[in-house]
Amino acid sequence: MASDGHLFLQGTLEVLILKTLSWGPMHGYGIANWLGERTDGELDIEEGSLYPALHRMERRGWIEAEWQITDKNRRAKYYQLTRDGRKRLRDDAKAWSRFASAVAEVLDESKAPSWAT
Amino acid sequence: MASDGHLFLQGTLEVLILKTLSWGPMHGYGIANWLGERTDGELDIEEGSLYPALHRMERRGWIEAEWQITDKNRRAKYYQLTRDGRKRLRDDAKAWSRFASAVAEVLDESKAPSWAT
DNA sequence: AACCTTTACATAGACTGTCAAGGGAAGTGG
DNA sequence: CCACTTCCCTTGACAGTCTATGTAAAGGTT
Repeated sequence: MASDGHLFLQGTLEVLILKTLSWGPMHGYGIANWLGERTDGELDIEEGSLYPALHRMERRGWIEAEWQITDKNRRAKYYQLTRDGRKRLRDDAKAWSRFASAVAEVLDESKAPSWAT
Repeated sequence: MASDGHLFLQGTLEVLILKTLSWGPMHGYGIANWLGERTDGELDIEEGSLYPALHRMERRGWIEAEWQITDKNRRAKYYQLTRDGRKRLRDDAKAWSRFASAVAEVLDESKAPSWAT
């Protein structure tokens, strides 16, 4: 899980989804699993966060959906990036990168009062 | 500013404040400025986010306040970390670090489909 | 049948950030 | 002395995203 009571995910979930979909169409359940595995369980996306996120991203035209049958023979809504979605992914990934650098700049352990270590 | 409509800050603001205060007591205005300068303007904390954050952190016992006079001869509420605040800082900094690594693992550019670059 | 897995959705609620507005006190330039 | 700017704090309305929790249904397995 993403740890205790932290809302770090806030604002980041969408980029993560976009990136996941950049590898090809996938359904919600698959996206969550992929993210979880990829990050060794550190990123545990709740269904209640995931599906609403997918819905609003579709509404905004970043992804499109299509019902299909999975290899496990179940109905699933496959999402894929649109042109806008790809652009969005590029922009957001850069924005995240800048933001993360800034935070790292502040939190950098090497620049800590001794007691804080 | 932290860029367009991103809520990346969500959940991160408190660690940033804690870390800033780890250098010594400081007032709100000073905290915001310090963060802004330290990150070349990338982190622009709104007063409407900052002060409420300080208030709730005080309510939770992570920081304590004391009115004093600044070197510019103005009244200001100086905040400093409590024992709980220091612990919180350590824990949250670690949590952030893990989270950021996980996100980086996913967004890593070197692992991108060619069109996404 | 009973049960687990896969897949999707919805509602309620809490939390936290933005926006916008306001106020007061100390300098500074005229 | 007045106007203006800088410093510093506060709060309320509002919006957005996440969590918690529960529902649903179909396929596979035993």
